Amino acid sequence: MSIALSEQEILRRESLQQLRNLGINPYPAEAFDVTAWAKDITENFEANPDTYKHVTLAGRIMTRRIMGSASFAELQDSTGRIQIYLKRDDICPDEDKTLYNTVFKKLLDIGDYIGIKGYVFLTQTGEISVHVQQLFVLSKSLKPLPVVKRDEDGNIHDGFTDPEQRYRQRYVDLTVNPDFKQIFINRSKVISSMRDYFNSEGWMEVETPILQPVHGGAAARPFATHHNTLDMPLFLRIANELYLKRLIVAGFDGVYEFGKMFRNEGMDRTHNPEFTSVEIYVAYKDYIWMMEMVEKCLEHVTRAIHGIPVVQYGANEINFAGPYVKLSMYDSILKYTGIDVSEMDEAGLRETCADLGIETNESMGKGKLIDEIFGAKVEANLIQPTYITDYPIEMTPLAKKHRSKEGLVERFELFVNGKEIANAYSELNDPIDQRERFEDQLLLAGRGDDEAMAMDDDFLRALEYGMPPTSGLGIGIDRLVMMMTNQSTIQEVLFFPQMRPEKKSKIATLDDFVNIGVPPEWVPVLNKMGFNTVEELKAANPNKVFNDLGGMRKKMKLNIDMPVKEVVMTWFE
RNA sequence: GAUUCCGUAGCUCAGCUGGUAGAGCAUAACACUUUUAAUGUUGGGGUCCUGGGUUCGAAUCCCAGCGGGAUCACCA
Repeated sequence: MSIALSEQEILRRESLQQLRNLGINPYPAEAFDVTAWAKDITENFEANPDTYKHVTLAGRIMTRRIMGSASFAELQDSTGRIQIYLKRDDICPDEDKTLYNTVFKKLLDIGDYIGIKGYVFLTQTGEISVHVQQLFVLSKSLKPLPVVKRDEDGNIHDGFTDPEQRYRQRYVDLTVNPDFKQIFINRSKVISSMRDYFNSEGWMEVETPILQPVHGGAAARPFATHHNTLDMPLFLRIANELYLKRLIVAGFDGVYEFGKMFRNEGMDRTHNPEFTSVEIYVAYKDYIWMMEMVEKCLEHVTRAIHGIPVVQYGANEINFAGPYVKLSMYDSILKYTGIDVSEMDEAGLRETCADLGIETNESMGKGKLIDEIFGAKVEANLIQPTYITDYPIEMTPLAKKHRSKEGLVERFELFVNGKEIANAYSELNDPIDQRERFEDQLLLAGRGDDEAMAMDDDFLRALEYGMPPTSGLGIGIDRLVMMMTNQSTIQEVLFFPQMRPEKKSKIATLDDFVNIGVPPEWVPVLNKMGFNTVEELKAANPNKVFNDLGGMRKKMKLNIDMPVKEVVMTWFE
């Protein structure tokens, strides 16, 4: 990337100045009242032509086809594109044809925002178009947009496809690839339909701290920060579970929160350092009730987006209408490996892992070993929504002990397409049991498990005051959106996925060069020659720079005075 | 973190065993009053990601770095 402006950027800046010289403000302050939209016109004009005799639209110019004193262009607004037709003598009824000949044909470019007033008609080739009677400049675009062409069959030519540029410059991506907007519209629908469902059940949306003194509720490495006034460390939350349970202690029957969680871990196509989850806690319920709730909720969400409870994901058609298959953790391992691990001790599990070719290490306890077997042998088989229930107690320090099965907890995870989508418990509300579980976690931490959960004394104090029996659920929104929109990478469902910083070249200001004696009009020339800082210039050979200046002056046809050689030499002192 | 591929004009991409950097679109000029991937003619536009090395000569070969993609590992 060149530091200096490209030819096209320079031309657009010149056009901007010429608009101003003509008395046209390229960035007007006034509101522009739009009365019609591209999608509505293309869908409804032919049925109701009379309602489109006076329309006002606004948007970006995306293509232009100029033919003398008549032109076609495509205007893109938030709903889509529509062709507009401009005729010189219609937008310039008087002698002065500047608006058409100069403003439209010369000074406007692809990407500029314009407003138009006119009427809708059908061209000879049958395309619904707007015949422009008045044209307004709303905002001048100084950087050329990538031009993506589509032929009659909808094939895309010269697409803007580089993922790096698409993610870094999402504004460009969604402008020239508007199809991707639908993913984000659907993302919004996932959240709003879920919120509607929860609200209709009478549960309350709440907000809990993102800056937490103790990072609890999950096992993950946090982002650490510092509060200056309090002079104390704080962590960006890795989960909000323990705060939401405090609110159940406080006497709310149902609370939920949509929000960002932050985990200082690896990034890949299913992990972003910040991600969105929803957690919900409902008093006097258990995990069996929660399974039914999840089925209803996800069916509601899927219908809100697709109209039916079925969604196509890759090669699989996934049906979110309940009830879902339920398999206990042990039964699922039995089903897919033929091995019954339910009675095994740690040594037996370690041996089984070895037989199955699963690597283990000393820090792994019983629960972790079972999870390894499950992850390696079962997970990928769970395509249709499936509940895996009744996890070993060692893996789950915040869930209540199973009502009838020793060594297990009342927990389920929902798997879809081989991926975990939701996680739920009958929440542990026995404060003494909870304290022991935290202590077990500390032991695991002592064995080297750096993800073991930290003790949270205030949370324990809350439980000691008494929490009603409660069921809780967490859903990863990003992965659910991926599922609902048939995307295989998390970046595609995040507007602004985390990226490494762009390399930024150091650029000296104009003044820096002027201060060493360079005439201001020559600074852009030096930049063009590759000298972006004074240091770079001083490192060069003065004689060569002097000669090259002359060469550049000729090449760029610059009508500015050549500095004498003695002056140039002083730049290097 | 490992492996691998990629980085050339505003965008999409060519560029052979190393020898003066190319195309399409975009852009500029001219023509054109119903085009639609508009058309025709003519022109301009490049830090070949960065830095080293080999060589008479590097976009090309070698090394290192930066950025990105894919696969794997890690991951409640």
